[in-house]
Amino acid sequence: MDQIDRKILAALQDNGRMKIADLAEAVGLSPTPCARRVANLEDRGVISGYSARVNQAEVGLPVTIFVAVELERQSTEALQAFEAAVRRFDQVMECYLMTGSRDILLRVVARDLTDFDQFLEHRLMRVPGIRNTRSSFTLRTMIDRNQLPLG
Amino acid sequence: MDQIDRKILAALQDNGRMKIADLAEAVGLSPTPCARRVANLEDRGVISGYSARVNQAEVGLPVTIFVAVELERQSTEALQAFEAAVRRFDQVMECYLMTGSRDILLRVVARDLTDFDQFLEHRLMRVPGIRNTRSSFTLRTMIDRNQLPLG
DNA sequence: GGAAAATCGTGGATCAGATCGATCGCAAGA
DNA sequence: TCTTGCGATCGATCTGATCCACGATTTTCC
Repeated sequence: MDQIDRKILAALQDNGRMKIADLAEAVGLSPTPCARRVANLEDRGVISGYSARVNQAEVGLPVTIFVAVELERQSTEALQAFEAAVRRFDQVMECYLMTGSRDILLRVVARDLTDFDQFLEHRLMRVPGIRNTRSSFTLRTMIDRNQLPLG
Repeated sequence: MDQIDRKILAALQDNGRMKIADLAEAVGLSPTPCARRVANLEDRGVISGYSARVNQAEVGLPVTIFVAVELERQSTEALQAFEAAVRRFDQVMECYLMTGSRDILLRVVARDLTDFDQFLEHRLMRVPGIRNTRSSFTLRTMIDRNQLPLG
């Protein structure tokens, strides 16, 4: 994992469909070793895949809500059960286990507030073992970077 | 934006490098109109680009922290100034303007807690106009989906 | 109901890019 | 000095993208 690998990752985060020839030129290699490095990064799992970046608003999901969930119990089993339940909710884009009171933080997307309310009432709140939840609504996404800092 | 477009988006979110022929088969079209639809989605900005998914831990950034920032003033100018400042910090992956007390929420990545402390002290806290900050540390990423729900 | 527009399917041709193997050069380390 | 690893270059081959033309089907709208 040297400087050239980092350049490759930066370039492919920006444009995951870049041609090998262009990528090679961008990082200062010839195409053959450049392709070898990309294949290596994929095999080692540094690159776990490629995705189209889809505009949330354009597909009718303009609303983002963060939900902090506190569980009644913090055992491994309770966490696993909660994770399995939440994994079935496709509105939940991210789920983090937090330090401190062992909260859980969810990032949820929705069509509108009514849609989110449906999610909360009929899906999330029906998961057993939740002590309480606190929802924080976003007004606007100011920054959404897709480039990890690789300096 | 019909059901086929949604299938295309779902498939390309999962694998942004899928061949047109395979994509066409997956969504039940022949390659020619399938390519046409993809080009349309790109032109309309529904697909804003393609990215390699890079494993955060594998590039030495295993730590994710959410930072809630409260500004002293909530004017448009103050927000713009804050946004411009934060945009220069490449550790900040996401930045949301929140409802309520007009907080701001940041998702920050770091090599370790020392690295995060450096960021906090030497970068974020030097931005003028911050009343206070509250950092929440993640222990583990339970779910990180890259598929918007398109049903 | 009917005409117009949009969309799809197929086939063929062309072109760009990926891939692979072989060979060579260079530099670091044993 | 010899080995090893990495990159550069070249040529051959294969795959996939793109574009065209044509006919058929579906949808939309009057």
